[in-house]
Amino acid sequence: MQTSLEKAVIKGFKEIYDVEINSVEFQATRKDFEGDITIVVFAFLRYVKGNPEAIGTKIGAYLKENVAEISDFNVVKGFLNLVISDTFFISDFNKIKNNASFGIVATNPNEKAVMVEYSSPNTNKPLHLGHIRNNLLGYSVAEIIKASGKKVYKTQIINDRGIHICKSMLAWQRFGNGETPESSGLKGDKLVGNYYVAFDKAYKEEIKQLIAQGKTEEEAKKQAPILIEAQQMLLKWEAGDEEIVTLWKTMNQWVYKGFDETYKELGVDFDKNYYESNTYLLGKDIVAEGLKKGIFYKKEDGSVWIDLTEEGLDEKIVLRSDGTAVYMTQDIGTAIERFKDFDLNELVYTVGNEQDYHFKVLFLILEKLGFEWAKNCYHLSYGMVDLPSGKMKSREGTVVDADDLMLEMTDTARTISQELGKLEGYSTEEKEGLYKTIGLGALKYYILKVDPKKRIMFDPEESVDFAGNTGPFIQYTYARIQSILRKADFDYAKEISGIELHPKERELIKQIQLFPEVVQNAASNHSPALIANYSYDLVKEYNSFYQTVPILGCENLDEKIFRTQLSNKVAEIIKSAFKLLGIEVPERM
RNA sequence: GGUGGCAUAGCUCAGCUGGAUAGAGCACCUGCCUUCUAAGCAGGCGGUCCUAGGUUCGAAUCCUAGUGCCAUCACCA
Repeated sequence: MQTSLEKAVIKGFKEIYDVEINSVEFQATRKDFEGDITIVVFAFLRYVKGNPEAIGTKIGAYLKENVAEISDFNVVKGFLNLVISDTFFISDFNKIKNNASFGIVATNPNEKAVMVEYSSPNTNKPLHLGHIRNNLLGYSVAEIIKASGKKVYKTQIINDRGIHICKSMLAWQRFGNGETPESSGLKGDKLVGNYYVAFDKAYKEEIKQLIAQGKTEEEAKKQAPILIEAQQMLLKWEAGDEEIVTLWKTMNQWVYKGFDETYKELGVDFDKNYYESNTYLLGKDIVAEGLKKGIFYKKEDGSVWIDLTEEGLDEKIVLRSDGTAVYMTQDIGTAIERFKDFDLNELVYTVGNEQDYHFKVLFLILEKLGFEWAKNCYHLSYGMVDLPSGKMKSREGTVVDADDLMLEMTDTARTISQELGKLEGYSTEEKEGLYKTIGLGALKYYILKVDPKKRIMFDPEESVDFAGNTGPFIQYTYARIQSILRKADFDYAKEISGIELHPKERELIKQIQLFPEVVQNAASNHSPALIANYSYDLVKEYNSFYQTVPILGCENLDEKIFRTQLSNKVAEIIKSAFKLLGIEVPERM
């Protein structure tokens, strides 16, 4: 529509003023003015001198005369508002009416894929609210990119090695008395997490004692026997000590099983898992190569560095003096490994904004190493989830546990639903499924609707809303439409034309038309918030339509069919959009 | 101190590449269920878009400086 209009405007300027215009600025007409699409006349003042209103009027008249879709126009200040004819709206709607995957682009198998990394937990801590934001964002961005037409691989790298893992292992050996998830009835990740906390408690106790014996705090922190033992355990692990490795494997399996349950509840999944125990040695050979090329340099003590001061950054270590890898080394190696494993063109890292600097450096190093794809690496950086009491700290117990939170949301949904009592005829099982759909819908929408880079304030005391701009509000509209469709006892497949549109119908069609663009936009901006906000606008528009005009009660059959079709399309879009957010949609509620 | 991010209604947030009188939700106040689900709709109240300059026909949006909050600047990950 816009492109054909643009051509007409260019042609009009040529005919009326004999000037070449190379682009036309369009925008949707504001609601308080008459019209559907607006041309900004100010922009033409560069080419044609004169009063913007006069120019607008001339061009408007030309368009009304020469473009079939334009039925009328008006000029306010420097804005030319064009009214598009009902016929055009109806025929455009008819084009998209039967396209079940409207707005969703099929994956192009010939194009290179995008890998999205998210979640990437530690195996010594259960997942909390911060992980929920990470998971929802990563999953949703992956789905959105997929919907924009690209092949996507979802992945996570599990931090399953290192001193922190040895801490929980050691604590379990000391205090565990052979406790297992089976014997305790605890989820595996929770059980292991408890021992990580137990370690910290014992460690702090030892530090206190050492200080009492006259050591400085710094000495005490280094000399605490339990810490030294954990360090020895790490060395044994690295040497492949059978007993340690067996324990490590056992405890990790407990954790993975626990994580899998949480992921399943959250509705996220992965195409491939990477484990740090397999990747922590990667990258060293690359560093050696880079050293030869002069990209890195060696200090006297043998450590290897890169100098990024010219880029406005600091010097950064890439290899320790003892020759072992640091976080950066590993990330360099892992990135390269991934491009080897898959036919990728793009790599998205879903990691909190506290690591902005790390990723800036990582991408820069990869670029300096000569990897073409380095410029296609993207850090999907997001703000922290804060509690009213401040930051969540697992060691201080001020975390909102992921499993608990999901249960609470389901409980709230159950309470509200039971009060409303609209679920006659549903089995207990169906009801429970529905409560989960609604509760999780509220939680996911609440988190995804805000711009990823902004921090979220989460108050566990004030439960997440179920009314207003929320997931359940949108789910409710979907359910209401389904109710209409169930009651529609006539065939509404017929293509309608020649009816006069109600203003609410015009607005609704305009909103529907935006969906494909929104999906593309969300993909290129890596922002599920755009999808969430669009869904909300669409639903607001629909609810207003729903309350203003009768649908099934419409007397004219053609109009009744058309309104049913519109409703159906809105429901389809809600479903598609919510699928991109990882939110399910109920038939009733 | 250096670097990066954020700052919009009492609270939580929208505001696309600069455009018309800055928008929603919550909260507070009014109306609307004998018609398709009231988790809804219609309306009211509420703004120094952090501050000061600049660019422009036009700035919440772009530039500069400042203020505040957060993150980061480890041979931790």
